[in-house]
Amino acid sequence: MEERLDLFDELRNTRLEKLKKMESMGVNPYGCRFDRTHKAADILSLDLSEGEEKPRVSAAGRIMSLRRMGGAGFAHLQDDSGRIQIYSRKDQVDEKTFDIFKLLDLGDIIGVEGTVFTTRTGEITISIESLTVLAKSLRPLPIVKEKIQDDEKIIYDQFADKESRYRKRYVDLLVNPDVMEVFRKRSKIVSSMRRYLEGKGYLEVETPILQPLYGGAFARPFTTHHHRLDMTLYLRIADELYLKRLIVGGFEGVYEISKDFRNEGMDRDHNPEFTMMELYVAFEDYHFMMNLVEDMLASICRDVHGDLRIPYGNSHIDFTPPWKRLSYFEAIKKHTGMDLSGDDLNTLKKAAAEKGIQKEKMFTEGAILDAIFSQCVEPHLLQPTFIMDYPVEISPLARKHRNLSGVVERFEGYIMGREICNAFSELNDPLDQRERFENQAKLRDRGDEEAMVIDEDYLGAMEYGMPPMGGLGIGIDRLVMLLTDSASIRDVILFPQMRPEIDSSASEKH
RNA sequence: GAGGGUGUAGCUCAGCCGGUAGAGCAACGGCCUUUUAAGCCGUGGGUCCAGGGUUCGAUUCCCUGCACCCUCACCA
Repeated sequence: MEERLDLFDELRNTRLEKLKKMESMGVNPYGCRFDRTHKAADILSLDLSEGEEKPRVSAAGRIMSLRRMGGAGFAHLQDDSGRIQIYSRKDQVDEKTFDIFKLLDLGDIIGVEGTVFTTRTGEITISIESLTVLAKSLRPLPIVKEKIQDDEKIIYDQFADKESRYRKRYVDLLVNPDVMEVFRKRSKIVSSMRRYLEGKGYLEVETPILQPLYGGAFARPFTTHHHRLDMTLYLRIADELYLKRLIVGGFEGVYEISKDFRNEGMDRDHNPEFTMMELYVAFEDYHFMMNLVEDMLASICRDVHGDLRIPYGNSHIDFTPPWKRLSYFEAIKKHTGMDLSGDDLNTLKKAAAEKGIQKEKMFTEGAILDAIFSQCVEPHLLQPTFIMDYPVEISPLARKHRNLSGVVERFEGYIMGREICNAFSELNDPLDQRERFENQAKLRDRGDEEAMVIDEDYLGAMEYGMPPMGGLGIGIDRLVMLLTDSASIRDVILFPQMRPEIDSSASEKH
């Protein structure tokens, strides 16, 4: 944090001098509380019709523009509702107030009190009578300049460098209003989802993030160490196995919205920590979950956008239920012309080769099918679509299909070629589960680091009797990407994971 | 992990067939009492990502490293 100060010492020093001047005038440049009567947006919507007495207001915010001219000056104050212009005139305030006004910089946080009027150019403005400095800014903000012309917003010198924006999100939020909008929507999406689930009577719970054994998904975990217990702990990769234990315990509908951690690659769809919602409902199955997903996402979309058809990229997404439904093998057949259900390893290998698919880990039927599916089917699943009935090998926690062999009762929802949720009729047969875990153990022995580990406690819980249930997981970050038209997961995570900055000049100095 | 791209003033960028760099905005000084990407005049500001090499001389060419971006692979 200190390391780059010398690079802009000069800019900082001039601000420090202004700060000292303020102090010598008896002004504390770092105020305590400030009473506001209005936010910026409230003032802009005041009734300023003729004949009315000019309303008195107080407001506070950060100075985002500053135009001083001799004996008067204008500035814009930004708070979380928007911007309001303020005006100070030498002969309308006392000398000290005007002197303080002259010491202000872009980025300073101040509170003002005064009357509201409209300027000749028609902008609603506070004519200030008093001014309180709440925080002097010492570093220059990369403030964006914008001009409205023919209803088009022209932006000059936008703070656009993605790296700086992600590393200093607080600056990004201040100067790029669209960014704040994305995170407001994110918050709305999550609260809308909670409201929906709460409305159904499900219980929100919290299960361990630090786990002695991880499970519930295929992934490499993060590992940590507890000193007092002197044991290895893992950061969870999924909530699943703990939530299902709670259904064994007698809760009939539980969900959790929280972070999972996976020690894997990073790209525009993956951040090492990400937010999941998982829901388990006793006595239900995957058909129930499919209906719930359609209904819940429509409800969220309506809450956030007021519409079920929303723009995405050059296209749009239509969340109107019901979604298209198609089985896994039907989907492959539709997009490759090949019926691969029941094919053995060699046949599948040939089929993959025919489609030019070459992946690293194609040891099993499941892995090959998965490769074909990702490459040939997923990119076509643009509008909301459910893919149902997955091969059993790639779904070790899902119940075998009640009528079809070789597949499980599982579906994934796809939107814009991206998986948005994953759900099953959960496996509640402890003997079948043990067998599936053992198959995973074999894969692990063959070098698959992401295969599941056997969880004896979980198997034990199942042996007490686990009701049948429907289970669902929704990746919140990806849902937010869709609902905010964002191209990268980093655009919907406030502080995405970044490599630390290395500053060689700093390490020499300190 | 592979390939490509980018890294120059606080911000956005230009430039350099190799001779230690420029614009706009921001900053500082002056003029300006309803302005609005304010204006006009003037001034200052850069280990040109880091380290090494070639060279009389490197920000520019070469190598290595670092960070970020894009594509692919891996991964939900």
